[in-house]
This record gives sequence, C-alpha cells and structure tokens, in this order.
Amino acid sequence: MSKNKKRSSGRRSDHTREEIQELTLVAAEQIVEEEGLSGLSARKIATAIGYNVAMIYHIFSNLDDLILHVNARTLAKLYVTLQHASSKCRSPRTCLITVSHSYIDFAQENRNLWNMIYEHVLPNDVSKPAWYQSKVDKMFILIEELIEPLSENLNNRQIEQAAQTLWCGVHGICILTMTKKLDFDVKEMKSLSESLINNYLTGLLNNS
Amino acid sequence: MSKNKKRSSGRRSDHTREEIQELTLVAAEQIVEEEGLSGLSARKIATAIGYNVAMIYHIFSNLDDLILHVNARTLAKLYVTLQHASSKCRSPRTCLITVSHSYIDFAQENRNLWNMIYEHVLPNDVSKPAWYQSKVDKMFILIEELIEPLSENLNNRQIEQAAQTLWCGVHGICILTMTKKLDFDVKEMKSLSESLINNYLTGLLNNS
DNA sequence: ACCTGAACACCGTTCAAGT
DNA sequence: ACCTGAACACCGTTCAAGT
Repeated sequence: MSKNKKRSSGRRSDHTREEIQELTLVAAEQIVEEEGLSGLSARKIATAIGYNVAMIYHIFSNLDDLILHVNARTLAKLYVTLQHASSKCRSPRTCLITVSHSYIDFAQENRNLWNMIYEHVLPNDVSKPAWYQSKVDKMFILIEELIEPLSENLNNRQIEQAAQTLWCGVHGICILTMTKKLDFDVKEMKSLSESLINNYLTGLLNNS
Repeated sequence: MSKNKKRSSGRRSDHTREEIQELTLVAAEQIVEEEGLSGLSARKIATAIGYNVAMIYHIFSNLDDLILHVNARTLAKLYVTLQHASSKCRSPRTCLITVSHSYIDFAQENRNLWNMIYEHVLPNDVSKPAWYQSKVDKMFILIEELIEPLSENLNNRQIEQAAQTLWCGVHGICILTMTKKLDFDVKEMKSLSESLINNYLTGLLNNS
C-alpha cells in the first residue's frame, strides 16, 4: 500500500544541498515568469521540485531570502546584457542610448522577473546583504564609464550624479510604463528615454 | 449571557452605507500609514471598524477595489499639494523645481500611502477604472502648463513629451531612493532632480 | 544528516442564514 | 435590507519526529 506513494518519509539524498538550492531557484523563476510575484509561494515551489515545503526553509531562511537570490540572478543577467550592449557602439553618446534601449528591451523580455526586483519589498528591519548590493553597484560603474569620456570638464562627482540621474530617469520611464501606472504605450519608452538622455547631456555639456 | 457580546447578529443600521465606506477607507489609510501595504488585510480593517469581514465585500468588490479607492484619495491629496506649490513661484523654471521638491516632500511625509500607489498591482485581466485614470491625467496637465510658457518654439507634442520625461525622471529618483533599491540618501533626491530638470530644460531649449 | 507531517496563526472571498 | 457565522481554499513558518 504505502509503496504506491512516491516516498514514505525520512532521508532521500537524491540531491545535494547545492542541487536543491539550484532546483528551487529555477522553479521559482519559472513560476514568477508565468504568474508574477503574487503567484509565487513556498508551497508551489516545493510541489514543483518534489520536496516538502519545510525543505525550502532548510535552504533559505525565508521567502524574502529566496526572492533576493532570484533577484540577484536577474540582476546578473541584466548586467551581462547591458555590458554587451555597451561594448559595441561608436560614440559615448550613442552608447548611452543603446544601453538604455537594452535596459528597456530586457524589461519587456523579462517582464515578471525584472518587475520582481522592484515589487519585492524587504521588511523594514532587514537591510540588503552586501553580496546583493554589489550587483547593483556594478551597474553604475558601467554607466559612469560611458559618461566619463564625454567631456574633460566633468569631475568625479558630476559623472556620478549624471549616471544616477540618467539611470533613475530611464528606470522611471520604464517602471511607470510597464506597471501601467501611466497609460503610455510600451513603444513610447525608447523615444522618451532618448529625449531624456539627449537633452540632459546637451544641458550637462553646456553648463560645465 | 449573550448580552455581554457587543452584538448578536442581524441588522444594526448604526451607519449608512456611505458612512461605512468612509470608515473603511479611513481605517485602511491608518493601517497602511502604520504598517504599509503588506500589513493591510480585510480582516484587520473589519476589526478596526467593528464589523464582520464580509461587510467589506458588500461595499467593495474586493481588496483591489478598496486599495484603488485609497490610492485615489492619496492622488487627490498629492494633486492639491502640487497645485499649491505651482501657484506660488516666479519663473516657469523655478516653478518646475519647486513642484518636484513638493513631490519629493509628499513622498517622504506620506511614505506608505504614496508607496502603495506604485506597489499595488492590479491583476493582469483588470484595467484601471476611468475615475481613477482621470486623477492621474490631471497631474500631467499641471506639469504641461508649467512647461508651455518656457518657449514659443515648443509644439504640443514636445510639451507633452517634456512633461512625461520629467515626471518619470523625478519619480524614478524618488521611488528608487524611497524603496532603498539604490543606496541613495533621501537628502540627495532634491539635488538629483534639480540636475535632471535644469540640464533637461537647457537641452530642450537649445535644441528647439 | 536529511527530510517530512502536522500544526499554528494567519490570509481573501463567498453565501446561506439570522434579525 | 443589513449584517454575520462559518466555511473553503489557500498562505508563511516551525519543529518534533521518522529513517
């Protein structure tokens, strides 16, 4: 009788701890891709990987921790994408445009995973682990390296501020459009960000 | 015995339907202010107003609908705040800066309510009701009226695009800072948005 | 050591039934 | 007509217990 159940209980050792972690993250990514953050649950992941829910809590400290790991993977993919885009353009100025287009494309192609980075909020009392924050910081270095060659008159603080302003601006266009907070068409995102980058850079180079 | 319970069951008619709706929204606002969207639940609201959970569902079609009503009230407050800020400044340019500061202040002073506007996502198959969308549209008219007098050379499409780009840009600075997605200090928000507006407008007026 | 069953304290939502 | 009790189908999280 009980042999008809897949397993009774107790040890299995089908997979190492690392394998289960990988299985969990991949399963979580698939659920989020299909149903978004609100469709994700520990129980759903457990079913997908064929383990009991409690197993999830032996590997991650809680759902927030698990989501942070998924988000870190998405950030790593985004970084590779942006880096690739930044490596094959002529002038710094067109390069910034190209990278912004690449960000916008990534957001559209990875809708739910991209969105989860921003939709997920950590409880007020916990802060981001360093391994996560460093993935974010890398992005800004990429942008700063594109702004620096624009003019010899820019000091480090100005370059940093320009990178931050443009990143936030392109992100603002993207997030408000993708989450339908404003009724912009997705096709308008690129022209808005071109308007942002072109006018901002003209102003920056004129004023310095 | 049963007289010790506040009420047994059945009709009460302590409040009209409109009063209960108001009580519900006010209770929801208070919970969100204190605990954020994740702390909000229909059961908690019901307890706060002294009714059964099911009552909530006789007044709102579901939690999403209720949240939309709270968000509409927040948007209305934001509109009044921005309008007030825009009415008392000298030049269009300083006025745009003043309004952006006002937006940033509002976000900080109404953290959780402001954040809920963006954190809450409607299910994919439902779209925003018209009465909600019109509250958003009013904001853009405000911004466009500040951009228009900047130059006679701007056509309507350019004014619209400038309003959208600047709104998205200031919002991007604000949301990424407030949600701690980037480790910016809240004090930096205003200087970043000034950098955005000043350089963008210089570029816009130079290029047209 | 690896893994699970079962519990605890919550959810959103519905609807037959009570006054 | 107004309002609720009780149910249904879910959650996240924990931990004693089974192999």
